Amino acid sequence: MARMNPDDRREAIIEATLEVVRRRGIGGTTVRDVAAELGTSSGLIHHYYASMDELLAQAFARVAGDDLDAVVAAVRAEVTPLDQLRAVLDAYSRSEDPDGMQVWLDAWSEAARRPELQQRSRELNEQWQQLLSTLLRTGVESGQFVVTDVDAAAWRILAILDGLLLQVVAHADVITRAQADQWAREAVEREVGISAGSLTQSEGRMSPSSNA
Amino acid sequence: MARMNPDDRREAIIEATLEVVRRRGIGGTTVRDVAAELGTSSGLIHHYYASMDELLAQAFARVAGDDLDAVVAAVRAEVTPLDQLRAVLDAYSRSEDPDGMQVWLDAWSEAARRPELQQRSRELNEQWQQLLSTLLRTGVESGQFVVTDVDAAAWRILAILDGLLLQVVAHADVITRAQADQWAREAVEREVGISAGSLTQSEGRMSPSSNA
DNA sequence: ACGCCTATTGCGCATTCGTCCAATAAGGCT
DNA sequence: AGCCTTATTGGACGAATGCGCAATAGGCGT
Repeated sequence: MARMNPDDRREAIIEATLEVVRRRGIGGTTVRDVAAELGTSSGLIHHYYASMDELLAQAFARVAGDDLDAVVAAVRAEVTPLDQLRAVLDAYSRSEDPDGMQVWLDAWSEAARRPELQQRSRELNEQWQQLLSTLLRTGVESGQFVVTDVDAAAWRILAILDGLLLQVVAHADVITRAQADQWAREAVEREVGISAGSLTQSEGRMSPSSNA
Repeated sequence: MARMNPDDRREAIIEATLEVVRRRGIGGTTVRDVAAELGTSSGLIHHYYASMDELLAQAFARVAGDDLDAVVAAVRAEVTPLDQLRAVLDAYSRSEDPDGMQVWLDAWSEAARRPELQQRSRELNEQWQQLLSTLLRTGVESGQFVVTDVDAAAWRILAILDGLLLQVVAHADVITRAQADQWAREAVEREVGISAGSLTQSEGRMSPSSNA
């Protein structure tokens, strides 16, 4: 393999790792698989990542961090809390392919056995929690939302979204994604005390990138 | 180890497997671990279960079925829909040790790659869904619950409970179990249109006038 | 009491894993 | 050109895995 800039190499390794993880799952990913996917040797992987645990944690942090960044950007692009909340749900519902969501399930499952993964997962969860909490708080302060306990509401919304993701990934053909998405929206509407349908997708307002 | 009736031995192996799975997770369970837990040899395990996959699948089917049976029994023991709903939440919140819940996460994660697990997981999910749906329907018919879409409500409740389970298992020290449990109860109360506190687990049926 | 069936043992085999390391090659610098 | 840093290789190593198998022992029918 051609010599490469260290930063680019690290990046390439992460991408190759994610490709394998999507196919085999976190628990089924080996160093040799990643090396083969990249077309290099296994030793090179360890030259850049001290342990397999660290590599998997960084790969997960990468894909999860991208998701979070996308949502943060989508929220920042809106002004009213209602539009921001809708942006969060839109981003969540159209977030990548089903294989990408499988990574989350794997991460939660493997967190108990991989310390670094658990640490990353926890950090990201807290950031989601904070994003939603501040969003709800501004909505309450401006009088658009009616929420008695902001933290509790933020947590419940996260639980609903995680539950949606779980059902769609694990039991794909029992529940359609669109249906789950709609039901999640109704739950959130009730949670923040706005009228039904307020959060329905793209109501007179189209998101800039419509393709997936 | 003393010679044992084949049926009893198979049962003992399943129980030992579950004990190990609760501690190490599905992916981290080995034949030797099960044998050690049982106090026998690894060869014995293979004498009764042809492969490790078969053993794990049967063990999961067993524990998941037990959980469901326990909830069904708890529901049957109550008469009013409100008490039944409370029974479901009680059973869910006190279902075994936190380590036992790790099994569900593992199962969901591996479902995508192991057809037997996915099939079993799907069946159980549908049974939970049906249990909740009929429970809610009778509550609506008797006028105690106010629910516009029973199926949607049942699904949302399941999503909340799964989300609760997920957070507690994956991020144990970020959120306390009691707190998550309380928040889930509040969500369910809102979902079925009953006053706050109605589902608080307490032996004495308090009048639904207490606040949070 | 004897013999047969099989539950049970304990080790070995082949494989695969993460990790490590000495050797090699590539490319920038003087 | 020569050198020197380091990206890259490819295999070795030890541990751990699922599984197979020959040997052992416990107990029931006769």
